[in-house]
Amino acid sequence: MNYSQSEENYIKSIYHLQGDSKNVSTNELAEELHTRPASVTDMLKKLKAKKLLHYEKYQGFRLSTEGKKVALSIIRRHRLWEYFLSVKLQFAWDEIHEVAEELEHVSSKKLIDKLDEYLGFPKFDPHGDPIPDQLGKIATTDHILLTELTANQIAEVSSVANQSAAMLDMLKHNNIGIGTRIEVKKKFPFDHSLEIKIRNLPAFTISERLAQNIYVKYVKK
Amino acid sequence: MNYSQSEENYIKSIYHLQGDSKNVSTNELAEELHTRPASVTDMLKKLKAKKLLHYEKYQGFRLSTEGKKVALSIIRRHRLWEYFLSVKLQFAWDEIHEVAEELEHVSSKKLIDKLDEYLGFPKFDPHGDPIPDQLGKIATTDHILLTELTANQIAEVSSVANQSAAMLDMLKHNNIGIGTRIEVKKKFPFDHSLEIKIRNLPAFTISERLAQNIYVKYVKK
DNA sequence: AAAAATATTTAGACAAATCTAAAAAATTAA
DNA sequence: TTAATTTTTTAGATTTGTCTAAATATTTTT
Ligand SMILES: [Mn+2]
Ligand SMILES: [Mn+2]
Ligand SMILES: [Mn+2]
Ligand SMILES: [Mn+2]
Repeated sequence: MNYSQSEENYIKSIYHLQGDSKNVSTNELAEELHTRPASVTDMLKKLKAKKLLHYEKYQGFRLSTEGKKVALSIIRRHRLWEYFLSVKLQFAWDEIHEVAEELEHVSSKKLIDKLDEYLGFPKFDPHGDPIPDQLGKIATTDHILLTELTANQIAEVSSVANQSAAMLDMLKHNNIGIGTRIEVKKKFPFDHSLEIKIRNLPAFTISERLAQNIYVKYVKK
Repeated sequence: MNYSQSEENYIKSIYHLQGDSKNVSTNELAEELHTRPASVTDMLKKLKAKKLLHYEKYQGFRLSTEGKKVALSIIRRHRLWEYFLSVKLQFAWDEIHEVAEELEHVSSKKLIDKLDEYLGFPKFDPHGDPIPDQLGKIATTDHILLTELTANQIAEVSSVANQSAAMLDMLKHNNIGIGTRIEVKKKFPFDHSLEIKIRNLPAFTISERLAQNIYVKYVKK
């Protein structure tokens, strides 16, 4: 089966919103896609007719098994292209998402499988998110949120939860990227901000909000 | 300016059909795009409104200077992707066109210029067609049709005029590719077919029709 | 120079994807 | 448990790109 660009964007967004299979609401999805609830309802009917969605009106919705499969293949394309843009074409971290948003809709399966091979079957994209393989399998990670660390622990950034331009800009400004080693020096109970240290740079403070969007893995001191 | 996928396909087809600026007809373009004359008329009005086209009804049409610029940028994308698919992803000659037909509509200028650089600024695509540079300049070649050779002349295949699957399949079957050296052994006046010889293979005959679709360059004997 | 044939355009319809405004259902508050 | 609020759906338009059938213009033939 082949889906329109619009259908694909809906499927992908529902996948991200439903997480571990919670029901998604109409308003939530409308906001995510910068569209109107009425437009969402229209598309839900269409996706239900195509059996990609479990949906009864006023009851919320979530992807069917088939819908999840489709979502994973779109995400596979998106992340492989992001890897290509970053590693082969030397795009900056915060420029790749937008271009991948277009490339992900080119549907040739052979293209994607050949690209995967050419890139050496990468397991994670440049933001640290796992890349599904041909079968939709994704590598699992044992990452935790930066906010879960306690003072004096050291960890390595493994991915970011939020890939908005604002977020990526802020990370760049703070010299934080995938693989960066962070040591938590102090946690401030007042506003839950953290003082952290990176390499030989002077220690500095980041907000709870930012730390909540950074996943890390423990490393030995 | 940004154009829809459909608009881009029309612009590109008009560019190919008008060649050195002859007027294109509605039926001709409808056939090329596998659509109906009425649909063509509708799109012509739209492209004229956008000043991409010189068009007066019933009089035929051709691209404006701006239209040609747009056409060249689409062709640039198409051919760069074909080169990428062939050289980097090892796609076969006759599989690349279809995929490039989708990739060409991804419009990021930065993507294309970076891809161009990554590929080493190639001048010709895998079919031998010139790739326009950032400014729309295309390398000129001194190729002639295979049918223009006389008996005993030797030439090297530089491009093919027709890239249909049927054509590419036939070329492959006859061991003809870009760069292949061909010696014309005999020309038959009866049906204008040619007997040709390639490397150490036994000489064989090809139709006028096929020879009319192969461009060659002279080489010294 | 008519008549016939061909090419092109117009008229009207349709599917996909979106929107605004209004109605209906579900949830929350009084 | 009504009433108010919020969420979701329906109704009706709009835009883009396409189509068929019919009308009109142009070209070719007689
Ligand atoms: Mn992304
Ligand atoms: Mn997308
Ligand atoms: Mn091509
Ligand atoms: Mn195309």
